[in-house]
Amino acid sequence: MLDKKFIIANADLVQQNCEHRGVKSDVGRYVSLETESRQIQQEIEELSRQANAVSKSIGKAKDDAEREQRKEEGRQLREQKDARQTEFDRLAAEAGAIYRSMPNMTHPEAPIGEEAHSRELRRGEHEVRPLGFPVLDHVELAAQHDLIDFEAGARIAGAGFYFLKNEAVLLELALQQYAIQLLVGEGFVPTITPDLARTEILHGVGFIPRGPETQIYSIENFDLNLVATAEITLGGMYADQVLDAEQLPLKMCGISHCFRTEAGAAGRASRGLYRVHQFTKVEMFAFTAPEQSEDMHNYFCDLECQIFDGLGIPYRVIDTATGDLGGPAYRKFDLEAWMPGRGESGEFGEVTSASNCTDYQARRLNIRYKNKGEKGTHFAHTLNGTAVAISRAIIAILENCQQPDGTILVPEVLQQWVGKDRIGATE
RNA sequence: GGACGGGUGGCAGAGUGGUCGAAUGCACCGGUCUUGAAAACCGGCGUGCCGCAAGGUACCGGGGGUUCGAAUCCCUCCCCGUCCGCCA
Repeated sequence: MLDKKFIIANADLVQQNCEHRGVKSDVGRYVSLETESRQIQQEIEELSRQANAVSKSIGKAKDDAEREQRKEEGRQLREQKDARQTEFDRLAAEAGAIYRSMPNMTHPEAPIGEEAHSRELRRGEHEVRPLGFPVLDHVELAAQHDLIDFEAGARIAGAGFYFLKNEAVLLELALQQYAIQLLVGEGFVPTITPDLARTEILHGVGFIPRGPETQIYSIENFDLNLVATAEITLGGMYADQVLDAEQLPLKMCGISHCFRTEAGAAGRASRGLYRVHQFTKVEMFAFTAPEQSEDMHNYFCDLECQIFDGLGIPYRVIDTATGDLGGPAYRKFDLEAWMPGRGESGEFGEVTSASNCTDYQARRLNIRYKNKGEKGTHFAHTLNGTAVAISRAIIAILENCQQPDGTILVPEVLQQWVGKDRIGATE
């Protein structure tokens, strides 16, 4: 949510921002509805004031006749108030719909335009270079080494589900360890979060369950949804809380399973593990004061780079264009890892995403902070970033670390947890 | 899943139809005292919205209802505690 005062004072800016982001929002209509409803709000408050005064006087009335007369007076005032309230509710509902459709404002340096305008910021420390032998993709590699059973997954739960097997399991656990150890060392509070969350929390974070084209699985007969990311649970963790300014910035990380329907994604490049209905992810999340969020955003991006540099995987960092930003994001950096088996002769594929949501999520979730000895509260800023999305990291590892003899080298940083340095070596 | 008891300000905890946005204690902020600190004492101290301000209005887990008037009564949902049942 944007600040209502800000919208009214900067309607043109907000309208322009909506256009840059490809969101149809009638900001002018919103401003006039808001102005009108505030007028009515004033009337309602005045009627309430009068009615309250009448009610108070009844307790002190000297006889029954006066009491009855006062009661009637009170009834009439409340009726008038209810009528104005109905009108107010009508305007507020229309204003609210427009209000909720408005995306966050955008960082001035974010590239403007559709997805194609997204800008490459930099590359990782490992260069993309030809492997120099016929390359297999992760599906073929997994089949060769019996690492993933897509058929069994489909039998159990449908297309898009899979069993990880053998070293793929060890890789998943190793990636979790690797990421969590690194983040704990950086002062993040580690968590394992619920995999389900209430609808209210999803809304606060910016997800819309149970709608058409929703990405969210919902549980029948319960107000519960399978989370699409631990961003939902970590953001919800401090919903309705007032934090002390000294606690900020507060850095959390969480392991969760992620469930996505991938509605509307049929036909897009999504072979194998790339676009699946369930995967595990280690997510970073931070609550900061406003002046800290930009640094935190860069820090998240640096950590993501550190993680993929450590794995020895080439990648590029993308500054996402306005047209491709989700509603809550003020700016978003994605890491795209090189996947040699993707497409004709290798392609970059998104593996992480770090967003600065400024106070947009915090307004919805009602997460505030308070300066010691100061009156009032302020909305915190929230940020989220992928540490490791396991399924896509596995794609990148299998495809980048494959060897001419068909074996796969385990990245050195993971070897202590995988327990071997190579997959497929004949012992 | 069943029975009972609860959900009130940052925390603890009173309040069962009007004078209650709400006692009291702790915490916190300011002051007096002190060489300094502690203690003691005095004063202040919830959040949102409207307003330059005075002030007004809304909020006692969420939603709905009764009433001139609800923290207080009724319905409903959620959550917490205790005991029982079931269970990895």
